[in-house]
Amino acid sequence: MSANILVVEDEPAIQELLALNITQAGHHPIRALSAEIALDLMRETIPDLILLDWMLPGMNGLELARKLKSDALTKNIPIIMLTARGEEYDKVRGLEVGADDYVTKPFSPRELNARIKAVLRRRAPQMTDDPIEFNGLRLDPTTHRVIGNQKTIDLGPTEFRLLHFFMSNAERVHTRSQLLDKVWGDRVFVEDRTVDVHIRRLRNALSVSGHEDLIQTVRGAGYRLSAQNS
Amino acid sequence: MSANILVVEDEPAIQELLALNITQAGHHPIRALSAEIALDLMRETIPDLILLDWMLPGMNGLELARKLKSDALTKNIPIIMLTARGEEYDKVRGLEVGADDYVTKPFSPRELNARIKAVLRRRAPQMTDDPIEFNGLRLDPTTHRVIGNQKTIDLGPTEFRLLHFFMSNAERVHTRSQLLDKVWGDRVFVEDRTVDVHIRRLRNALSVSGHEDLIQTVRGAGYRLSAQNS
DNA sequence: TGTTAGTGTGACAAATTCATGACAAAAATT
DNA sequence: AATTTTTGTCATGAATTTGTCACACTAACA
Repeated sequence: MSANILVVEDEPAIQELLALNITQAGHHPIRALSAEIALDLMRETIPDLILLDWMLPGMNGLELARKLKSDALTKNIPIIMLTARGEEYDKVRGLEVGADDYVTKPFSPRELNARIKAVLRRRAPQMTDDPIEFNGLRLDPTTHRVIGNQKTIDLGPTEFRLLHFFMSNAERVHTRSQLLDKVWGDRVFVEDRTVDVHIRRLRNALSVSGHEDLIQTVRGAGYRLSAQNS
Repeated sequence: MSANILVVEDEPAIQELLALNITQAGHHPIRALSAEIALDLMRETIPDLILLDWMLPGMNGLELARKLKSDALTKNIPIIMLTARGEEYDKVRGLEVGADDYVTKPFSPRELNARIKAVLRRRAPQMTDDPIEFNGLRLDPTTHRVIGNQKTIDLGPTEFRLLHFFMSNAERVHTRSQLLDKVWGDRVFVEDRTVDVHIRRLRNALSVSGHEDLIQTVRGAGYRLSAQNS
């Protein structure tokens, strides 16, 4: 869960503090004293997150943000704006160019870390195309097949995506809304209860290899894929 | 929304002024003339916020802040640093140890109250998704699991939220009303005594791992989660 | 020692939440 | 065009959770 975080801040003391914080939070800081340096550094490493000072000498934060957001390669990188108290920060314009959040100086390390964490978490749980194995169940996204204990498991399209998502995010409880978001996608015209039905169908299909209770109900919360039975 | 505010300030006149302000703002001041006294007082009551003078005789403010922030019990308490004008306040180091804000003397009552209010508001949603551990009990919001001494503890939705809240705000006494607010949320059509019943259910569930008396009754006040048995 | 306000506890009915089978519309396949 | 598969919803019943009560118990105080 470690991430590269680009820190664009002209004041060395503040930058030092930010870097310290980031390190302590288990991430890796990349330092830039100006927007120009930042752009240079990004040719080497594309960061997972950018902490960007609103006011910078030369090209200011807003300009840099706009530039990054207009480039396909970098436009998905989340940005957290840093603003000094009293400094006039135009929240609307900041958000307009795609800043994901902003923090007012002076900030507490706790607050900053919370924001960083929140933004990083917001990155959608990714479903890669790599084969996944979990507790004797093997799912291969490319061949679109699922095998459990030498037995081929037949799944409908939705059940397949559902299982794929569960296996990519095991042990974690997902609410019905989250599942609709991640598995169904845009079509949010679907009732929550529909998830239940598909869960049942998936469980039913998995029962051929005895993996039926891999998917557990967490009452009042949602569903979870886990090996533990309680 | 009344809060206990610990005032650590060696100059009696300033302290008096601060206390007066705090009272007028509807909060309850607890006074300490030194860092040592402050630590003593905190054994009785864990404050919701600390106003801390940067310069103190003996252990200075920075040291005290660092000490508090390194203790799991107190590290979530927000701190506002008080600094005299001209006095050299190392902003970076202050923030480094986790001060949430700072105020320069002389300050106007209005400014101080505004800061206090802001800080208290900021800590409002204090229940994160991070796993919490307390005295051998481990609660993980993402997996929705509670484990105590290798044993899985089965909780209903409300009990889970209740425990989550207690673990996020340990060592602090919560009245029934507060619990209804924080754990039940909107549905305030619930009797105070209902809390008692849920506390009992929670205790009962926790007894599986011997953590039953982690939740203590404070007669006439409410409940508290604490490792101490008194 | 009694009195009393504040808590613990078991029981219970109402409310909520889930699992499941059925079914028709929509999509995909033949 | 006919057939098969997949999908979303619903109704129903089972299982769990929840809020209250009545009553037992405790600690504090006169």
